Amino acid sequence: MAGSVNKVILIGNVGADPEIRRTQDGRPIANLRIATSESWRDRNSGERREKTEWHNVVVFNEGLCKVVEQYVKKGAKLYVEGQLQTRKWQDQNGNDRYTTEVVLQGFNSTLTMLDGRGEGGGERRGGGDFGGGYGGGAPSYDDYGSRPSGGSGSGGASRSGGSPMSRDMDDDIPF
Amino acid sequence: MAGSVNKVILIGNVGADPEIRRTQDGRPIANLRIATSESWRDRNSGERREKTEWHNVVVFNEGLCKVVEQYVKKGAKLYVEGQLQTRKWQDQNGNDRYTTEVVLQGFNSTLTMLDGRGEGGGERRGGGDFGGGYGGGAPSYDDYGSRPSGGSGSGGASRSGGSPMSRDMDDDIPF
Amino acid sequence: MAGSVNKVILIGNVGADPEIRRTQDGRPIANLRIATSESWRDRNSGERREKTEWHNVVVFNEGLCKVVEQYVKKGAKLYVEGQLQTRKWQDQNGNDRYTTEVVLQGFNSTLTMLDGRGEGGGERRGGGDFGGGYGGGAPSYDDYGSRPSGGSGSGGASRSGGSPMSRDMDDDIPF
Amino acid sequence: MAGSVNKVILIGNVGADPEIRRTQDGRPIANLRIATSESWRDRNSGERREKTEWHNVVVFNEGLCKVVEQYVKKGAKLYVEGQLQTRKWQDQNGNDRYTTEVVLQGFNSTLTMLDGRGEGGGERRGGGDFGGGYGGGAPSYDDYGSRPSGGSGSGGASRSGGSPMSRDMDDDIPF
DNA sequence: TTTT
DNA sequence: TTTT
Repeated sequence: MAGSVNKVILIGNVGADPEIRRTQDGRPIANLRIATSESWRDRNSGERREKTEWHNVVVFNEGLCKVVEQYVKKGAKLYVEGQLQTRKWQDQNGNDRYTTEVVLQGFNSTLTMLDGRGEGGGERRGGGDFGGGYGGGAPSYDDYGSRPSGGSGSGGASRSGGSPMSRDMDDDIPF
Repeated sequence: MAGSVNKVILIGNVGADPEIRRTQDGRPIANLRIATSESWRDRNSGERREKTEWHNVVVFNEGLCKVVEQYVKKGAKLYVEGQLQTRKWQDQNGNDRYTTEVVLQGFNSTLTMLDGRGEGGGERRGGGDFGGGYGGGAPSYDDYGSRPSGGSGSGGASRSGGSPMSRDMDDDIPF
Repeated sequence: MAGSVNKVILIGNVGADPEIRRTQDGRPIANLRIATSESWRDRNSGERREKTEWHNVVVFNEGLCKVVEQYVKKGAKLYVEGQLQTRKWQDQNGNDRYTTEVVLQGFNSTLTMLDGRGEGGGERRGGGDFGGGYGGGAPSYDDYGSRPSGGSGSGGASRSGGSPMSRDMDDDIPF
Repeated sequence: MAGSVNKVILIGNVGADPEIRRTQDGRPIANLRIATSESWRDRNSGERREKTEWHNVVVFNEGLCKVVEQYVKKGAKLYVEGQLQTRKWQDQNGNDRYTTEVVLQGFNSTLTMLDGRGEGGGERRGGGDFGGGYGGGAPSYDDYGSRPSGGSGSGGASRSGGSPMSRDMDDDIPF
């Protein structure tokens, strides 16, 4: 359909250490449970009330899976941006069942750590802002967001899935 | 900074046919003026009032520039997703001036046509959902969103900037 | 939980005329099915592929329900902004089942018509931008977005759930 | 314009203690400077590079201003959701100048504290999720998000700007 | 099952 | 001017 948008934005806490599985051909898939919650004061009783919502988040993006594997632990506060997806499955009685998940896959998915916990230090210390944009054969995570060497086509797939760059950092663009 | 998000989402109409310029090394840059507007009924007078806001949108993403060039005309209704960026410049008197723009560049930028106007038909009929995710040396627009041939690394830069794909289309992933 | 965000943004088409039900105390509830879809070119076959995702959208907000009732028809293109919510229910065998919906309720929900179809004409012709922000005892839809008469507290519930107003329309605010 | 959206979402750190001013009729206005930043590894040099973007955020919403006044300090990490707005002013030479700001006003604005710093303790300890939805004559912040006593119209301005409430907390709604 |  |  032309002109369609399917976007979920969550900020919440991870309920348990993530599970990482692998497909038969080796691609990682991370599953996260993220809690969001809101509270308000009840007008009648005057009591504070709170409701927590749990979200199933599935990370297909290979670069983001690495981040999840290395840095995301139970309790971590995350920003995630993905898509809603409902998949159909059969329970043991053969009845159709549906599960709706927040899927991080492809160019418009993001996962960002919002606290310092669960970060392993090392090269990519800082948790940071891990954007998606590449899949199976994409550049390794270390290449993520690096810039092309100059000319428009010179970098091969460079800047594929690259980090948004600032205009004034692009000193070869005259305005 | 770890844990940072800078996102702008606009749905509005294009005020004039876009200008497309090129950098010295040939990369396209599209400039759009997009109007958003809101209306409400004035409590006192009971009159309907309306206020229009104009936004400067700059498209660095090469694939999205092609879309702009071919399909976006004055009056088109667009969904754009980009980042806020303020750049500094000097006016003729040498005074510092600042201009804030919505920049579409990099993996997390999107431009989607929400009406049929301005679309040229042809191969990519339908306007469609044009996501970013690639830059200078990225795959051509025609490759956008295509899938890798199979193995995780076999496709080179394949799926770079690729379209989010559905879980159940990935038939080689067993759940 | 402090610091939590739960937001869904969809642009898609309504699959069928909405159902409007009423609670025992008269509050309306609208149910919508919205389709989003994305397409891409398969790298292997070169074929264009498309996947459609269907979303259950539930509108509790009274003002938005009126809009749905009057203007939203099968096929309409909508922008909706709401929250993810999963509710538990029992099937006929007494087994727990879960359904995830996009809920429009409360201040941060929005429903905007993106095409002209399904609009009934009349006073509020234009489809327009219908924001939430009020619930049970809120001002009627006709009051939506109207401005207070002046002093900060003078308007009672005025501006509750009001439309965002422009700074320069607030002529009594000196900068 | 029918069908318009103007939304900015930022997660970043506050650069300085906020300034709170008041209009002549007593309404508060808070000004914040928020930094967002992104980093990437330069493909050529291999160096890590970073760019920070500074945003002017203006809070008109009275409830959110109270939150800013009490809890937001230099260095705090915030989630803000507002609108882009450009206002025109004259410099000392009488030349037109334009400043673009992120405005939090009206029902669709949000400010949420994402860390514990700068919180003053007390009743509303926790920073929390402070939604907008009310303006000049809105209920006091303490009423924010409280629920109506029952019948649809019984609460006066109750639930104006109220918190989104969960379906299953609404026990008088039969599904 | 998180968090405040 | 923040943050990592």
